Amino acid sequence: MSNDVHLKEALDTLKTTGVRITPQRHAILEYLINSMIHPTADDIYKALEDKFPNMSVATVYNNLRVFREVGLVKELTYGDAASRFDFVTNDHYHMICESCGKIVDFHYPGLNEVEQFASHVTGFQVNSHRLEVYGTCQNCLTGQNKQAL
Amino acid sequence: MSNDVHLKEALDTLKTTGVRITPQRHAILEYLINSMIHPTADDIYKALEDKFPNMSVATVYNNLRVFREVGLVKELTYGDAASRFDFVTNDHYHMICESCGKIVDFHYPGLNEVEQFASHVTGFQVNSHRLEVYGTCQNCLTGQNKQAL
DNA sequence: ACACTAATTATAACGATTATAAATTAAATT
DNA sequence: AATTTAATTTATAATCGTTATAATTAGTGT
Repeated sequence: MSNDVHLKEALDTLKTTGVRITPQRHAILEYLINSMIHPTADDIYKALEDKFPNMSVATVYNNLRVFREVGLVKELTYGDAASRFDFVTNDHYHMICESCGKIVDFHYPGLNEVEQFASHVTGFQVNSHRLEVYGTCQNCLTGQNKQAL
Repeated sequence: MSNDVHLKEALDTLKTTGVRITPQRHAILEYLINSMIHPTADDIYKALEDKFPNMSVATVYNNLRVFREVGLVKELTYGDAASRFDFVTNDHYHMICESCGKIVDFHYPGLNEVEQFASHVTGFQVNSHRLEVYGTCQNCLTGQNKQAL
C-alpha cells in the first residue's frame, strides 16, 4: 500500500474519531509515514522546523499522544533515552543495533501461542505483546559508522 | 535454588570481578533477591533507608549499573516511567498488568528460532531479545486493587 | 595499621516529557 | 462568507528519573 493511501486513511481515521486536522498534524503524520528511521519526537520537531518555524515541541508530543490513542502510531520506549515513534501499518517486530541504534523492521508470524501460554500460566487476560531483537548491524560489524545509541 | 545461595553466588561473582563488597551493595543485592516486585531504584532506596539513613539515591543507581554490567541484574525500561530491576536467575519473560503494573514472571522455551530468523532477514548479528506480554491480572479483572501503573 | 584506590555522599545538572495559561484557529452553524 | 466555540497551538515553566561532579569515606592487599 502506498504512502499516499496510508496518509489518506490516517486522515480519515482522524476525521472519524473527531480529531481536528491541523496543518501541524498533517505534517507530522506525513513525516511519520515517509520516515524510515522510527524518529524521536525531537527528530520530527527538527524535521518540520523549516515548514513550521513557530511549532512547539509540546505540539509534537501532544499529537503523537493523540495519534497513539487513536491507534495510528506506536510508541517504542527505551528507558531514559527518547521514545521512538512508528506509524502502524501491519504487525512487525524490531531488530535494533546496539552499536548505532538503527532499527530495522522484520515480519514474523504467530507469536500467539506465546500469548496463550503466558495467559494460561499467569491467569492474566492478554492484550498484546512486545518483542525486540538486539544485535549488531552489518555496517557496525564491518567497523564503519560508529555512533552513540 | 534458595535465596541464600543466590546471594552467596552473587557475592562470589562480585569478588571474582573485582567489585568491592560494601554494606550498601550487600543490602541492595539482598533486597533484590528477596523482592518479588521487580523494584524501581526508588523502591530500593526507600526500602533501605531505615538501615542506611545516609545512603544516596546515586548509590542505588550506581550499584544497579554495576550489577547490570556484571550480569547480575537486568534492567527493564519503560520510557518515561522508572526502570525496574530484576535479579537474574534463569531465563524468563514478563507478564505485565496494564491496570496495576504488576509484573509476573513466566518461563517459555526457545525463542531462538525467532532470533535466527530475524538475523537471517536483517543481516544483523543477534545478541539477545526482549519479550513482554501485556494484559490484565485476575485482581484487576475482578475489579479490586486499581492503582496507577 | 597503612596506603591506595574505589565507593559513597551531597548536590547540581541534564534531558525527555508534561502541565499550564494565554493566544490562535478548525470547522460547525448560521 | 461571517460568527462562534471548543479544540489546538504556543511559550514557558515544572516534573521526574537519572547521571555528573567533587569532596569525603571506607574496602582490601600489603
